[in-house]
Amino acid sequence: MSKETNKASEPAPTPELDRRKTSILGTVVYEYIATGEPVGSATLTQKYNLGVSPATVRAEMAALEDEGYLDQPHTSAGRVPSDLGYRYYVDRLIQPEVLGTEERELIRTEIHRARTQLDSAVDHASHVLSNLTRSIAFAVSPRLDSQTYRHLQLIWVNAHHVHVVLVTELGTAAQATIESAREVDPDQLTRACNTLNARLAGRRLNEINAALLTELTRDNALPAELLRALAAMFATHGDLELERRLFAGGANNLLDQQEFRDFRTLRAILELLEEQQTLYRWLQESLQHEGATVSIGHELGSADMNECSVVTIPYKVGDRTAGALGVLGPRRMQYARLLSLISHVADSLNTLFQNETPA
Amino acid sequence: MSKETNKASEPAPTPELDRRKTSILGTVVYEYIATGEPVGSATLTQKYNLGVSPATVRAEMAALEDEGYLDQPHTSAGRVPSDLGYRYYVDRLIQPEVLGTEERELIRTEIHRARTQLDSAVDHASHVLSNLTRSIAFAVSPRLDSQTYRHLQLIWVNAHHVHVVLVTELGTAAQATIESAREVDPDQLTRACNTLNARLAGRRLNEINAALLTELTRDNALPAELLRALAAMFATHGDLELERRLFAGGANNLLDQQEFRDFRTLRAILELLEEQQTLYRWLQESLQHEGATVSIGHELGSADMNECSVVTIPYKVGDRTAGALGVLGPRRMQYARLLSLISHVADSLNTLFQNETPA
DNA sequence: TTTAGCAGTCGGCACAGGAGAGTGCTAATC
DNA sequence: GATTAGCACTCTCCTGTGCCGACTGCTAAA
Repeated sequence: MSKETNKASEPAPTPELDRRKTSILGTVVYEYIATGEPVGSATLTQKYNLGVSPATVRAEMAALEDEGYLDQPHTSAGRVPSDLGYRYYVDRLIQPEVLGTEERELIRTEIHRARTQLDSAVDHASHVLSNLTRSIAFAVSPRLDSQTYRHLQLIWVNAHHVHVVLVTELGTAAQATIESAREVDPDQLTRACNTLNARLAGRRLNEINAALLTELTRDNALPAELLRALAAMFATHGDLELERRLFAGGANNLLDQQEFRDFRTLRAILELLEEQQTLYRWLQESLQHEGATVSIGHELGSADMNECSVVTIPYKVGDRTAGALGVLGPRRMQYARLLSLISHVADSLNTLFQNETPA
Repeated sequence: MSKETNKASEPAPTPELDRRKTSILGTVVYEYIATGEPVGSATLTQKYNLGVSPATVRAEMAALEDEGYLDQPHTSAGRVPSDLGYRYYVDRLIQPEVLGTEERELIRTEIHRARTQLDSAVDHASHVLSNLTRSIAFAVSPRLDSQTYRHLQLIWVNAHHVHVVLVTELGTAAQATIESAREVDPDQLTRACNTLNARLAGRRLNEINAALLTELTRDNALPAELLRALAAMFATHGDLELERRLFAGGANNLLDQQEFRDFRTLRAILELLEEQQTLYRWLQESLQHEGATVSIGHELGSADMNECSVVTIPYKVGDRTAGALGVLGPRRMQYARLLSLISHVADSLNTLFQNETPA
């Protein structure tokens, strides 16, 4: 299972708390996640065998509040975890939840279903994730550069537009329509396409650049513009990959969560889903880390998102990181379960995309 | 401009009201759409020059309520239009709103932008519609059958999967991955594909059926299954066209409307968007009518949708109805403006898809 | 037929008071 | 010195009351 990365406070890891504080903090977080109600000292001692009296718990909770791990909605209410409290819980206290076999099976079959298109496997992954977590799930389609070229089809649409379909060893990987200011000759296009297929089969896509394409198609010169676009498709340069598809779904689950009964939050999330930019950025950031990344409340960087948390995880095609998926839910989410689920979904994708001939 | 069709009460058109009742009903609807507040007799006589006193207006409103055109939220409140009231307004009283030139221009340019893919034009249409109406817009991609074959590309993915890209005179029209239980030979596929392109160019897609495909590819026999799937792609049979893409967006506009501050309604709509089935059915029904179709409140057939209205309109490719688009908003929507907008968007699509060589 | 006037109805809001939950503090206890 | 019982205190939430304002329906006069 993947390790979760501390994202917001990279240089200053949370200091360690003594055993009893740890135990109380953990119990408060656990209980609050389960019930959604502020947790009082009495409840805590009754439901969990802590071996101390409510008065002691009160003192410790007051201390934990001073140190910033707990919040108090108002004077006469119980305690609620703060962002820091959740952070400590996620970084140190969480223990991976074991998934039921039926869940594991569901994930596997669902993801393996439509496997001739890489896109569609990721789409399915996002769907199954949103259903299992009853939250919003999102994912970005895989980058191509480390995959192996199998077949390219250049289809002449009209003098200024060429449709491209790329098939890699893993299946149909990308399609796009490229516009060219210079006119494209259909016959030259066909011949160039044949040459490319003859010469490029088996190559890694990231070895293929505009210069190579130009050289191979010298006899049937195509517009440089077209070749550049083609090369760009193969070797995704940095962050400019706006063409990659983003899947998001599960907005109907929003209203199950009491924290989303607030219209400000609700609107913020719906706008997020509509514009997609931010989701995309979160996934992009996730690519930097090995395992799952958890971002809690204010760490998301928007006041309207203070009641939310996001969990993201990268997935691989072959041996290389190719994309990522994520879940957006209430800050009061079941982190243990969610981390297990998302890790398993990512693992399933990895397995599917691992060997070069899945079908 | 298109005529709106009475959808729910086809056989029994609303009876005509006398001049004064008509005027009062119209004013109530107009005022309520503008303000969102129940309309009282005093407000009405003050803001609109009706030539009668509040008392008379009260009597008429009471009558209109008896006849079912108005509702009263509670005894001491003003009146609100009922579904029947809106229906009368839409069918008889509405006068088309003239769009500003900047709006017309926006629609035109936005739709003409990505025009090498039919899908993408419809997608853009849906987007521009949701932005201009600040509501949810949705649309289904065009059916193909009346278009002209230009080019077909069959791409061998693996022994059991073939990727198909179809280009018609209007541009890239469809792509799909077809699964075949019987093995497909790559060389035969290529030769069959060449034959088809040589023989089918210029034909109407609906003239092409499985029998014709089988005959043309007799020399390079392909699995019957594959040919059937191919034929199905061309000649969309009735309602079985689950492969056609549906676009929907604008959920973030939901919260602008006070009627969507209700969680029941909100959830119902979010679920609608997620499952897509119902949206699809509405569009399907819209194809039966010439112009715009307006469905008001209970006419949508779901209790959770009582506060909503839907406007749909078909669009054409060539001279034949090929798809439809729609807007989902509050029952208290600006029907006049909305009908103008959606009609203009549909007209723009029609123009774009009219001639056989747009690019 | 229309209108002015008036009594009646109802929702919404502000306000007060009581119940309940949970705290912090202090003094006694281990 | 750490822990605990007891208690006064604080604050939210709920409920009930009373008032204000908006609009109606009815009746009698124009």
